[in-house]
Amino acid sequence: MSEPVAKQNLSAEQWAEAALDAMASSGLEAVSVEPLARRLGVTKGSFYWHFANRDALVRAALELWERHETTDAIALVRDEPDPYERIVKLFKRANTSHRAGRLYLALAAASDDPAVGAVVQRVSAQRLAYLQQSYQALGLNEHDARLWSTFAYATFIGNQQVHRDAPEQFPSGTEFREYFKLMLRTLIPHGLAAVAPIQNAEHPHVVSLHKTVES
Amino acid sequence: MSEPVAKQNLSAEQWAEAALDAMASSGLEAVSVEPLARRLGVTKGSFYWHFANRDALVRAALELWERHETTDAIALVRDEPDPYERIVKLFKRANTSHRAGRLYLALAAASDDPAVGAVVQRVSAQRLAYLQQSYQALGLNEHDARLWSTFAYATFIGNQQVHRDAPEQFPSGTEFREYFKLMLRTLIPHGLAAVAPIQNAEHPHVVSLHKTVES
DNA sequence: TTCAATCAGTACGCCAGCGTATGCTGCAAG
DNA sequence: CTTGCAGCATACGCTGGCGTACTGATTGAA
Repeated sequence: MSEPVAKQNLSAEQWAEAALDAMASSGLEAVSVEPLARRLGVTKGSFYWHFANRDALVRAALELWERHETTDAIALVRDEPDPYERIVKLFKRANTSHRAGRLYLALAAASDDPAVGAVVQRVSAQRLAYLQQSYQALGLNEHDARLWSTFAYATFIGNQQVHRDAPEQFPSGTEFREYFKLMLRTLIPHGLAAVAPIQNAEHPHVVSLHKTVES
Repeated sequence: MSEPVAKQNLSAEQWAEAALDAMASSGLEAVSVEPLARRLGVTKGSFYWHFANRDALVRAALELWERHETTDAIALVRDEPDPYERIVKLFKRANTSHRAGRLYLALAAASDDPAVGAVVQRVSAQRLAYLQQSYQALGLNEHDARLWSTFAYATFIGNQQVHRDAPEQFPSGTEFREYFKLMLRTLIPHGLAAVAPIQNAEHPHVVSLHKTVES
């Protein structure tokens, strides 16, 4: 993001972080050794000291990303016993963290690459699983929770996409806050159980609000 | 899509279509002259007869894509006077046409390129505008229609993304049909709209609101 | 038949990015 | 101070894709 800051003695992780930066702003293809070295103010000689080849760098970056994503999610989770608030927090983060969003989109776009695809799939699956779990904690049965969580997750991702691809059209400022509220009250079937915070995903007295669908 | 079919006398449009195929399956970077020529069973000599350079091919492909997207949308529109059914049809198409979805995602991923970005933005804006218009026809005021249409569009896009990035997790078969219905009845505030125009987009079923964000 | 336009093939130079080999420098242990 | 090694620089060869110049081949009209 900045100029060739002539840092001394880079570490492998710094290379990986730089690779993630490059991805976030210009996609996986932008993770190329010589340009990256230039941006870091060194030459290839340094790179091939820390990594066997470009692929190794990509792998390291992916690993870093996956770790970040999972630990970040966990960190966001730990302190929040109320499932409703948990989901709200996840929404918030998804619609706030700009770099994380672009990173996800960049990696997802490159998921033809089997290495990338595998990581993207794991991260997606983990997010979805956690969302579903939160919806169940809200009082939905497993099936409905799966539908709603997929719905909500798709909307997360879609917002990032629209925000990037049509920034002019995407709500901002006050309107965004309204938009956000609309999504919240639409995507979280409240009025359900959330009154008393539930610690375990056991379904209490649950009335099926949006009744399970059937043809 | 198939093997080097040794066709005779390709046209520029065939090159452009092939370019779109390449994009859909492997991104913009895959639109490279020599590989494309191989896939088409010819050599570069042919290509540079039809196009000045690679950029011209990309531009032609983009033009083709934009035309397809707009005419397709219009074609889908013209015969359907009922706004509800119009939106349903758009939903259906968004969740059905696999190639179109991948194409959009590929182009969106490459929207750093200013030429690509401009087209993506125009197409997105047009889709959003049409969706908003349909929501207004449902009886929502302009503002609410804008919020709901953005919401719905983001969900469209997000579905494509999730379907591509986590195909295992995405509903399919019967479950998909349920999922689809859930989205429809959640994202289209019918019931309230069709008869009497409504100015406030309150969800009719929803009773109480958790106090949402600190806003 | 001729010939000109249209389309494709061949051969070449160029460049960016990858990877390798090897040389240079500073710093810390002996 | 010298030795060793971590960290980076330099120089080189290789490949793939771009673009150019030129040479065929086919076809339809004069």
